[in-house]
Amino acid sequence: MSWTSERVDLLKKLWTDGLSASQIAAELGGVTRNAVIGKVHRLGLSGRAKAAAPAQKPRSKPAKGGAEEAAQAATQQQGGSAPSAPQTIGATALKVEAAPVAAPAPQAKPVAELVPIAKRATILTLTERTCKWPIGDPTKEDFYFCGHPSNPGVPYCTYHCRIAYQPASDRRRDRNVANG
DNA sequence: CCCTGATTCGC
DNA sequence: GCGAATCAGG
Repeated sequence: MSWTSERVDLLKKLWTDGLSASQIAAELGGVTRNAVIGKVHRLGLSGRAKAAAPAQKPRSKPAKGGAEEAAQAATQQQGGSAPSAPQTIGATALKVEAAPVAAPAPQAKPVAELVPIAKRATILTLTERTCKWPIGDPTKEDFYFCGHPSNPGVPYCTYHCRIAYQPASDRRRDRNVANG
């Protein structure tokens, strides 16, 4: 993937909107957050909300040992022509958007209060390790995803995994156990 | 641990 | 110019 003018425009827009580099990378696809940050710097867009750049220590060389060279070699092979990157954010999000909406909306209700606003996820901020439990009406504006941390590859946080993967009877029993 | 942006430097 | 590796921090 190269930085076409379209992609640069989108980068500028999203960066200005305050999205994080990793979020922008996921949105663009085919680039890492490092690439995004590097581009942001080259474009001179950095220092979004920072007033002053407090002159960090110049690192002459991060060298540590021979292992580093091997790591770099491997890196370059990967970068050569491997679009098989894990950038499946969009697909994953869309999938889960359709699935659980039908069933669990009522049970998610009390959870809304448990999810701090800052942690709430939009479809753009979901990653492989954020909880994709939908909260609210997907047709309304206040719809969002749980966004709590989840294990990599697991669509929900532990709390929502319980709801999603246990039969209703088990859940009821669990509550009784917890209460008594 | 998760994440964030910043920097260096080989390519 | 690009971006992985790394640093520094929340």
